[in-house]
Amino acid sequence: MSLLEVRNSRSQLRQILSKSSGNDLSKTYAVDLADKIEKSFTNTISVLIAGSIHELDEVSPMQQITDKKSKFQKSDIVDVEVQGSKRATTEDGRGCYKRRRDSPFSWERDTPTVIDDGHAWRKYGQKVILNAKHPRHYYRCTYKFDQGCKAIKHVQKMQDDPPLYRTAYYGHHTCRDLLKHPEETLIILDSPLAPVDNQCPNNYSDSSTIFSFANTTNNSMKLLQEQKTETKLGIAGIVGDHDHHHHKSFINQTSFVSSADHEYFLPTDDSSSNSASYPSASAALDESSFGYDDSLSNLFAGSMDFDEFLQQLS
DNA sequence: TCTATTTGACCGGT
DNA sequence: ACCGGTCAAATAGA
Repeated sequence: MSLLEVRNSRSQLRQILSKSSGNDLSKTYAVDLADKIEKSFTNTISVLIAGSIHELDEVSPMQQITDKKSKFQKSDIVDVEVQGSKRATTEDGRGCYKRRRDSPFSWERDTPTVIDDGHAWRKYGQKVILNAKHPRHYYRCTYKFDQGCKAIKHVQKMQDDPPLYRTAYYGHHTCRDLLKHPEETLIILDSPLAPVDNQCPNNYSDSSTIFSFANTTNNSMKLLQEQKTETKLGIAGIVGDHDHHHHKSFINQTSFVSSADHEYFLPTDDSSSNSASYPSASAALDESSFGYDDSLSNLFAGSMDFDEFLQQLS
């Protein structure tokens, strides 16, 4: 039985049970069975995702750590990075990076004006090119850090009269505009969060299917909260650095999680007892500190529908 | 206060 | 050593 079939079976079983008029004992048993099926299903998915994560790795684990840290304050962790490196860093912390494998070349265009391709780009460099009249401009996707999008483009004016601009694209966009596509914003199954007595519904454990964001910025979360009606999900989890500062603020800002069937709540207070309240969540966050979230964001960035996602797995 | 751009330093590949 | 791609502090802008 494929994973998708398991999921559908569980859904059908629930429907049958809700309509049936069997005695309470057998019904309770059947409901319990349905829940076990779903739990098993979810765990299986989690394992599969864990496997996918490793397949997605394109860089070394150390590189992942370095990349992830750069999303926060690279200058704060210079000492860690430099340790074991043959090269010392400069005073201001610049240049202490390892070059990632180049994004694959996609295509190139010559146009009389600069192309407006509709994507959000952020300029990160400009370089004088040998034997070229005009400098080359470097752009990366605005969502590089919060969605892991690796798209890059170079733009260079090739001639003045008539004007001609050459645009080269590297990599493809894996990002989503959260405002335009809130309904298809996410899909990552992650390790289930632990039930919390005073905040989560009693039936929390009925659905241990948890979706989570990876590397989602505070700003992105605000957008999702404003869109809360149809946004499939938005929660917690896979962000954070070694001191947990980011995952705490993340959780604090994300006071709700919603899906078609369920709604979960997370505490909004900044008590330091978060770890005690959310053992599983904390465990997941700890794990993410060692380089997993970068790959998770790739899955996230794919932004598939849940069923589509399952079909790809099965 | 927060995000985007500018710009010279720095890096890796050749 | 050179070249071009990237980083990140300083700066500009909203």
